[in-house]
Amino acid sequence: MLDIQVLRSDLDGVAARLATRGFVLDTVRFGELEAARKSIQMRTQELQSKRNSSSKLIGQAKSRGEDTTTIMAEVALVGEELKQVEVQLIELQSELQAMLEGLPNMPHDSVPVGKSETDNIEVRRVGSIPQFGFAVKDHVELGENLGGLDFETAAKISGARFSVLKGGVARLHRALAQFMLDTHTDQHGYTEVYVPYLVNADSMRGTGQLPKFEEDLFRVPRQMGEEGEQNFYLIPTAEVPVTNMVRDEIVPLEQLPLKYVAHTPCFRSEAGSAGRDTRGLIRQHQFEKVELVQMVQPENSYAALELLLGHAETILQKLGLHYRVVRLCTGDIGFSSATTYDIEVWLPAQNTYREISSCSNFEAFQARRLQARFRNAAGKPELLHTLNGSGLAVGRTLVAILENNQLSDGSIAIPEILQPYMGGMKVLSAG
RNA sequence: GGAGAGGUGGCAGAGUGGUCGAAUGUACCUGACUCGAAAUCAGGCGUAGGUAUAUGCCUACCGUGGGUUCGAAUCCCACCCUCUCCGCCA
Repeated sequence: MLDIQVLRSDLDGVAARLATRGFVLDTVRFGELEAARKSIQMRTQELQSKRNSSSKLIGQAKSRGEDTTTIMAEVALVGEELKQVEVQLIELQSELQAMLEGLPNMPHDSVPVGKSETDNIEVRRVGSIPQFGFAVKDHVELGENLGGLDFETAAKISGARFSVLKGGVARLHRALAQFMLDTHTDQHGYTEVYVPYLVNADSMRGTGQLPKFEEDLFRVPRQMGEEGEQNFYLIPTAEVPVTNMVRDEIVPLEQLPLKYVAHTPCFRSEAGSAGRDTRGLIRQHQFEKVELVQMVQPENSYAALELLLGHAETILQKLGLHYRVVRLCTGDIGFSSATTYDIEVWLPAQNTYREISSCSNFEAFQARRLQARFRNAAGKPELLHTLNGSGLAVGRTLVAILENNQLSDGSIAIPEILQPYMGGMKVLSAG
């Protein structure tokens, strides 16, 4: 959520910034709502003030045993108008709030201006494209030949976009997650957290998935009380529960930065992506991810983003995978993000780079919704900056290992760093 | 699932219809005393919003939502959460 104070003081400036990401801010509508809000709010507070002082007088008069009929008649009139005006104020404020919640974050000045992913800027390539002396197979063929990947059974159990992993492939998947967690906790200073996979609507609102992107989520209806219904939502990323840990908190300065890592399943409805990436593990309703989340002081957030990006890159480097880092342009960054780097891993069977991590600085956008603050050096509460990044998407890392480490006979060379997690296994082969 | 207790400021903890944004203690900040510290004394110390010459004035907030009332932390209703005991359970 953007700061309404900034909209009030520099509406055109905000509109111009949002325009770079293809968002049209209705400045006229906002101006009207604000003007109405201002006059109604002032009137409301004036009436409340009158009611409060009159009620006080009634109390005093009654305690002296005096007659209060005149003043009570007066305050009754105030009460009537107040009731009407309060209703109007609530309507106006919820309309303003809805408008505000619908506004995406403002891109940082450094973000390249562009319309779509074709305008993204490649920052660097690390490693080199592996060469094969044979025709490469894709991860589906490799996994199935190894007896470790079964989409048909998954379709029977659940449906499309699910998978069953077996044997060595399942273990490799687990090994990857363990390796990532260990690296981030032991070498990068993150605290491991285990968090709920079902969260409430407030949490989804806090990180920006609601109200705009409900169709991307799996909703779990839940009966509350007599007829009340309240939803749980399956998390689409650990960002949601982990970032919400600081919701409505004021963190002492000396505890910053907060650095958390969580390994969770992620659930996405993939509404609107029908027909895309239907083959293989690339786009699933359920997948595993190791997520890095940081809460930092505003002045440190861009330095923290570079570090966090480096933490994610470390995983790829240790696994010996070739990748590139891409700076997303204004037209391609996510709703809540001020700046995003994507890390794309090389997939030889597709002869292209595919996203395996996305690292973003949200500045105070999430923190404002969350009321996530810290006590600054002056002792005053101030909004935190929140950041997160995949470190990494486990399923896609598995895909990358299978494809990049395949041998001519269809077996898979296990990266040295993973071998301890695989009971010393060096090559994964069928049977 | 059954029975009970409770949710108030950073923490503890009063407050059951009127001057209560809230006693008191504690923590913290400032000052006095002191060579310095401790102790003691005095003062200060919540969050958000509105207005704007304002160190000013006003509004809201006592788990959440609704209701009663001129007036609600206090009364009524619903819900959420926490704790204790019993039962069941991975």
